[in-house]
Amino acid sequence: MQVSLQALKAFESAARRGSFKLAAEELSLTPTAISHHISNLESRLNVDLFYRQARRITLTEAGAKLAKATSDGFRMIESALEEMRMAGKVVRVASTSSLAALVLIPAQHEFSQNHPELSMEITTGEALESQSYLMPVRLGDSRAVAPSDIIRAESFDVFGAHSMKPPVWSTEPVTIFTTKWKNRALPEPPLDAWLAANGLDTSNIVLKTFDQELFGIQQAMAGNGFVFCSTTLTQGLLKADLLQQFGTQPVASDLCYYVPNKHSYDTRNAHALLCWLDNVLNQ
Amino acid sequence: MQVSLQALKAFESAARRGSFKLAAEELSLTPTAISHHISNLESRLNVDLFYRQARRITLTEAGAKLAKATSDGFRMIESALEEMRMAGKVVRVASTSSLAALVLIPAQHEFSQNHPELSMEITTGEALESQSYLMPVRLGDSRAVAPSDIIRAESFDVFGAHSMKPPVWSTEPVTIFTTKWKNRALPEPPLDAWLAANGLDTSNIVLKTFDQELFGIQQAMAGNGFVFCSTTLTQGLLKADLLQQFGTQPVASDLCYYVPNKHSYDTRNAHALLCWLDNVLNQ
DNA sequence: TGATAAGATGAGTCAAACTCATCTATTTTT
DNA sequence: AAAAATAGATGAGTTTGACTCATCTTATCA
Repeated sequence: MQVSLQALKAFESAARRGSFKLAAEELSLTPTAISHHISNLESRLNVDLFYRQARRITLTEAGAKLAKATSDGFRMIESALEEMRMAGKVVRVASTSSLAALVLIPAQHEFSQNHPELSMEITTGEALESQSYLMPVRLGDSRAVAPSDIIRAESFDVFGAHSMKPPVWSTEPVTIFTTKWKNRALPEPPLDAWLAANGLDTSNIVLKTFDQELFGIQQAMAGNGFVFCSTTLTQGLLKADLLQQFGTQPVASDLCYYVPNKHSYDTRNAHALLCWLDNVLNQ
Repeated sequence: MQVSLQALKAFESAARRGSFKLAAEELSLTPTAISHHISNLESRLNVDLFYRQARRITLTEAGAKLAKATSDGFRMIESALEEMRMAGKVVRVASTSSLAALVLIPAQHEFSQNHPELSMEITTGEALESQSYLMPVRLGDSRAVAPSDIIRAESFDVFGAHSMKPPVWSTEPVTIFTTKWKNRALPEPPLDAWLAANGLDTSNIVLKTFDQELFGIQQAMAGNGFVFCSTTLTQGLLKADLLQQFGTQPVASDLCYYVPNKHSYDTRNAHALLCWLDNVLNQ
């Protein structure tokens, strides 16, 4: 290249700030360096870029043209760089509130310890999935999802607070919280299959539903009944002795957690994130 | 700047060419330098830009994004630089065909000798005046033009070929070529004033008109008559003894040559061009 | 009129950028 | 199947151009 890019950067800054001194401050250089760069530029291009009016400078017509182009060009490059730097130092994962609150957030610090240079953001709700460098973890129908995208197939069981006595299914009414997804395309929690597998029926059972598993789990933890929910969400609570199981038989479901187009996340950080997710969801 | 612009240039080229080797050739470097630059970039941004597949490389998703931005950005800057380089090494002047043919073109070599680093283009006709770095020299009405824009006020006289005998105004008919501008806004050549100043009238004079002074002058040089035209156009021909005057009295006119917004041409080269024009038109 | 401030200029310094030598992994040739 | 060729990675050594310092010029301000 016949003119140096650093000289152009110096020029761009000087043109924008209207002063060699300010440009020097911006670029952490001396005004002398800016002056050298610009006279170098001017002699190589054989064009005056600034009028020198002793204590101040003004762009010539040619200078103004070049300033526009360099400003636009460098801004374009700089903003892409900024995006790269972001991509290099933050990883972002979006999921359902239940998974976030019960599984991801409690495990967040572990990720930070293994990857101190990265900061992790966990978001729930109406996340714009088109955002760059955001990995969505969704709940879906394992029969409809590409098998390679699946992180964890769900099974379901009944859980209760640590203080609860095991339910007596035959005599008194048992309150069970379960979930009815707002999204009707999702398979329902396999309550019937679970009852069959455990030799039970719906008599003596009072069903209450929420649209998120989190709420039923919270009710169960508060001792207000039992919850029929996914084993993924409860594994941490079981380990922390906040919930218990009662020797019942868990049943598989068609539900699964998956990352759409999992294979397409090809960056270093996305890989670390996927490893962590796999770790966290599969015990 | 935390990442060097040269590294970005190396990356841009490698991304575009799809090979470190080709990028190295393009930038007159060794493939090693490209490799260093790119791994430097990758470690600073903490993002992989290429997949390394042993003997070839492919852009990662992040790499592709950066490549687009750097390509666009550098292209933008590069094209402005190209324009600057042009502005630095060619000067362009547009004028009427008469002035170009009789005055500017004959003096062109003198400019080249004084400014060997510049190449001069002289264009006539329907030049797009909005083109960059083109200086138009126009014929106008000195009463309607900003005085500071005027290069030369026109005066008129009668000229004939060197071989011609002086016209005998009283006896035989004298053929005089003169000009009727296509542009009716221009003042007419001051023939009546000239006749009055020289004590003549139109009897015994056969007037023939063209729409450009050049043609009348060519007729006169061919010995087909005399020409009533501007002294600016003929000064070179007089000096070369291709035309002669006959002791008549020249008369001033309202016509002038001028450069619109002369003061706005502020580049080094435009200044050299204006000096030359002034020199050439004013003897 | 002296003080300050912004930039120009020239010489010297230092680190970033480049090359060279060597190595690895893959593809092509014989 | 071995040998040659090719593309890139890696580390150490070298060079050059980008930067600073000292000094000078010119204009503005008190």
